[in-house]
Amino acid sequence: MASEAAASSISSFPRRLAMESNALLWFRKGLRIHDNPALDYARRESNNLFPVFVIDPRYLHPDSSAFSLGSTRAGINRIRFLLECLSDLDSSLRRLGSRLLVLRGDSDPASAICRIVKEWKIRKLCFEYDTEPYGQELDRKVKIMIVRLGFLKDFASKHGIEVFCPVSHTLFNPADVIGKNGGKPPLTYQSFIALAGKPEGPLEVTYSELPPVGNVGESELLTVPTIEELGYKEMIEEEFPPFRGGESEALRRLKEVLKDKEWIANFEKPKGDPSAFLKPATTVLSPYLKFGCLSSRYFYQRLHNVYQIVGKHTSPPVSLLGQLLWREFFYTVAFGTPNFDQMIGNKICKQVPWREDEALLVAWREGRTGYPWIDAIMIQFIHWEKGRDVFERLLLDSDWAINNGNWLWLSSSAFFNQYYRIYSPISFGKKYDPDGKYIRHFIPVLKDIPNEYVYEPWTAPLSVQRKANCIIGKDYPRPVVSHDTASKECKKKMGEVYAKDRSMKSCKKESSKSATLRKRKK
DNA sequence: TCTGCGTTGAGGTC
DNA sequence: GACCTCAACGCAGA
Repeated sequence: MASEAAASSISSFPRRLAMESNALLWFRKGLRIHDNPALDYARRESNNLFPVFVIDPRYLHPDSSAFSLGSTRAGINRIRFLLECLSDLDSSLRRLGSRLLVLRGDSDPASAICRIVKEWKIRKLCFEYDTEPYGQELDRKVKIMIVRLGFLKDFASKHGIEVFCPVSHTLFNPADVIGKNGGKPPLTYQSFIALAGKPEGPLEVTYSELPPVGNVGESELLTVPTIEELGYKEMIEEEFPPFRGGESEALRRLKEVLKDKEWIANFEKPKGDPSAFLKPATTVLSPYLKFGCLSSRYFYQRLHNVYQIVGKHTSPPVSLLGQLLWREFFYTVAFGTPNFDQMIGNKICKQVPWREDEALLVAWREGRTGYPWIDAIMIQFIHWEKGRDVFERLLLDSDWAINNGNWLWLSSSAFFNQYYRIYSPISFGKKYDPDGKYIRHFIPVLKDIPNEYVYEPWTAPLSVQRKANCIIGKDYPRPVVSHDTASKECKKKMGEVYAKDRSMKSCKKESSKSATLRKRKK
């Protein structure tokens, strides 16, 4: 396990570096002090520690061509959340006698890192291993540049530059689980659980101080920028979600969650109320896990402790701990599946001739499908990659492996095969919230529609619509599709896709069989 | 090859 | 709330 590798590297840390040692800690995810193996290794026997975050324009700079306020890759809420994470990290580092150095990476974060490695005479470069393609590409660039840098000859020819990148974003190293499964990622949750075993515990160290930041020379350093400084001027405070970013908030929130042991012991995800919004039916720790403000190993350990205290508790996949393992499952499959975020070239994904319908997509994205319950959850027969893109941008806890995994699941493209089980935009919501409180909160124009019509307002008589000051087709849209017709059509077409998939697979099997026979005859 | 099973369907009965 | 039926999928393990 790579986290084991991290631990052993720490104990065998070479003493030769004690003489002159500058360490660079490059933060990407893992925006925390607790259970941070890269930080712990970087600070050991280092005279100077340079904690760095590079501003990546794709994630932070405003992009006016995007469909919502934000950068090319992230919506404004997640950008703000990230800045809060950085501010909190900076405060924590300052309490330990350090600070966060924020760098502009106008072209590419990897180039910025390599430039300062050279400028600041860095001997140890530490950063958390990232399993996502974007992170992997950055890692690759940095490693290649470090090797190529001519300065190695005169500066560090004797010792080289040590690069340390532990796996600490997840409970397990995806590569290890895949290795245990003969080189292929396990495709069911249960087989994943059987392979994964027990995770390692978090690092137990706490710090009273960290090595000081060394001389940063001519580098243009910023403090953590405000959202206005990044160029987002149109923000209105009321538009912000109620969740604040950062490790301190993550740990505070975790502490709150852990207080209610009964709730943890009885947690069953499918029974949670998806319409609960003032007091959510989940922990809302996912955005903190996404950015690594909360260590998944620490969370796992604390949950495990609660289970030991209370005795009887729910189990995976539905339990709270089971939710953490779903994250691991998707990280593992995503890591081991080329083109995981696409249909084409993705071996585990059903090849479906999705309809291209920009108008339907936009109606869904903008919440004007005419189906009040979600006005968001379902799009009829439109490519899952389009829905994924919308979520990737807008979700606070948007997480590459999990978002793609869930869209593959819900579109019956992979993991889940019972495509004939279709959610109803009317009855599913009613189960949890028969009076439509959720709808009335988020779609105020429907607030006076009587309960019996609130999930399907187009069925309300005109007199009722008038009385409620909501005329369907004028104040609130008519349904963009007939759910009855569209779901039947979807089911029929998915059936055809599955049949085609089966016949292709059996053809392949047959041809490989006859090939083996031919070989044997020879 | 067969069988059991699969975090979150809908609609029905009791 | 628990259970059944509807129609019927693929994976994993025996």
